[in-house]
Amino acid sequence: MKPTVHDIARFAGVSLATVDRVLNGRPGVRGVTRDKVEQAIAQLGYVRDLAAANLAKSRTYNLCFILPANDNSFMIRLREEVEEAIARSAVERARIEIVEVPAFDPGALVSAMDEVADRKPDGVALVAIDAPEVRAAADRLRAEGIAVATLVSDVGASSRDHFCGIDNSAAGRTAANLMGRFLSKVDGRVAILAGSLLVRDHRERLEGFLSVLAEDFPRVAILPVIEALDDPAMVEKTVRDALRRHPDLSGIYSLGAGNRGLIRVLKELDPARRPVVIAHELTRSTREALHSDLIDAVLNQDPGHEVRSAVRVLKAKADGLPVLTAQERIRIDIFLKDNLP
Amino acid sequence: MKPTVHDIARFAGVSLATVDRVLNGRPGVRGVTRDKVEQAIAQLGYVRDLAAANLAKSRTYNLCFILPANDNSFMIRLREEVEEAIARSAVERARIEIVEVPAFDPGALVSAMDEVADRKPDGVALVAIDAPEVRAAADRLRAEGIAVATLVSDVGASSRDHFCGIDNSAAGRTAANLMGRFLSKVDGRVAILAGSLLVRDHRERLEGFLSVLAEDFPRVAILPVIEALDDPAMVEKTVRDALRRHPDLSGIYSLGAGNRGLIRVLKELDPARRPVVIAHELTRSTREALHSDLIDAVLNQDPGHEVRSAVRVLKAKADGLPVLTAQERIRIDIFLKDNLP
DNA sequence: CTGAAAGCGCTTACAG
DNA sequence: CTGAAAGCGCTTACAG
Repeated sequence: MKPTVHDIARFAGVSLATVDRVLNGRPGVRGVTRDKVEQAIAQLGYVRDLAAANLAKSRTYNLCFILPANDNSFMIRLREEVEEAIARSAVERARIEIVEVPAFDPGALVSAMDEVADRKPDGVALVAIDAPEVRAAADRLRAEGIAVATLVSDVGASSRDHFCGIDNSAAGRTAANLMGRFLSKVDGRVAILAGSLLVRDHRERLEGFLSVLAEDFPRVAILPVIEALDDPAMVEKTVRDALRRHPDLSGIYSLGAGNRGLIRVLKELDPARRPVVIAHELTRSTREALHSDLIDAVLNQDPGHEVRSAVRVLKAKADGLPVLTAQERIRIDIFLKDNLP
Repeated sequence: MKPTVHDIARFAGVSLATVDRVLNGRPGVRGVTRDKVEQAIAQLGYVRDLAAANLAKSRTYNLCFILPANDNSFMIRLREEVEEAIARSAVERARIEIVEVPAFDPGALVSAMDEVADRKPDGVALVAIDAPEVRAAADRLRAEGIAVATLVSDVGASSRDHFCGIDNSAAGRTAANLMGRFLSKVDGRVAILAGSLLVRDHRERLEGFLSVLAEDFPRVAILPVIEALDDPAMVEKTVRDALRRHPDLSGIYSLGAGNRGLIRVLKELDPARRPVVIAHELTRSTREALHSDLIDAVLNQDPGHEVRSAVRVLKAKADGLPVLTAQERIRIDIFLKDNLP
């Protein structure tokens, strides 16, 4: 039989309250007494029943998700996933709140973070912007004992407890590997489309992509990076321009969002002259585009996994518990038209 | 405040015991009384606290994993993951047992299943062989109220509660898509290496691979399928033979296990004449081979995910609870050397 | 058919 | 600094 607090108390010759104090590192226990209890715990191989503890404490985890008010499909999905988590929250002893902030606006993000801090939640998840003032705000949250998880886009590792997202540098390298192999001519011209180089995920994808291309496919030429703020209309316009200036374009790597605009342009091209296209995030539109051979590969991160992982991680961090790294690793999905889920 | 059984009892004017009877569909409650309680439940929006219920019941889930005594790296990893689940089992209110059976042996599998049934576990996970007698044994388990999950390789959907594994047909199609695009000549010759066509996962991969190749890359020639029982030594020998007979081989799709043998042969080839190689399962050896350009792509299923998912699913099924399909879907990982985890 | 009481493993005031 | 008792939300004998 698994030992319980009762067993510990009996073995150590103390009361339940004292066992509890030692177990939870609360003050007001003499050194000798503490030692006796710790002996008992070690001897009996006690492991505490978190569910019972939470029941006794009526523990609920107050969590807050700060999300950009971006209207691309990916962010919409992400928000929906948080809403699903809210729907499940009764069962999970969590109270989850969503705060929206303007996209790509460090100042707004910082204000939101500071406001959230006042409510003293147990944990905060945010789609980060990698700017000094954001890191400082994250540091303030953590200084108050609030767990911080970055979602999708990271800041420096020292300013958060956990990053719920993919290895974006690996994603960029993978895109380059596929691009290099899928291109029919070894000396093609490739355009790169980003949202904003203010966010770390886009910057890391870009660097990864460029480095593998330079190393393994040195004859491929790369056009200057286009920043289109993940906005479908702006993406459409800039891609149209690029194709006008470079009718011989043989590849496009779209490393941000707003692919609806890109796809509109691709549809108009002569199928025989379509460039190889690699994009990110499986949405209704990229899925259709994969299916109809407008896009060749989609690299994806699963927003459902990211949100569920964020909830688990913030709860664990709030309790000072370790995180199962293998379980929480978010993978880079590669979708071709043949393995669409 | 979330309503509890006490609130229901008060509202319905009955005792806790009666509320519990209704909640758990136990007999011995008059229709009128039952109605009153059900009214209260609906009115107050009661949702039961599973953790508290399990605590009160001292519920533990008895689960059994039936695994083939195969010595390829994948099966070894799978077993290790089950052992990790056993290590965590105290926390998860589970008692997990491993039963080993000879590989690719339907009779042995059936005996093991019947033996396990005698112990009346709550759930059984097994790496299935898709044979009528195995399906019948699974049906017997389920008839006794034991939840059945297939792991890695499936049987017909009607004979199990859940399949914890990838869509193997999609995996085969994806392999063909990559193979077709990676081959430098459109009329290459491709060899296919399987473990055994007795198991459904191998059969489905094969079919998927052949269908896409036929449809999208019709000029690629395919050699007769080699069955090497996932045994490294046998794989080595058969690949060596194939290369002797077809020195112009331009691609190899290894859809089973035992890739250590394949890699030994690849190492000996003149790098300039190495075929495009696509294999399954990321192990120490396939990882190294990817890294050193002996293998071009590895399709993978994460045994850790599969085992954790099996545990969650079997517990849910044992309680008659629904399964979160999106969460439990096992994805096909595609690894190139650039996105190795 | 129904209910009062004790208990699952832990925590929390409160008293001393 | 320490302990006895009540309680978290549910279930389980047992009695009637």
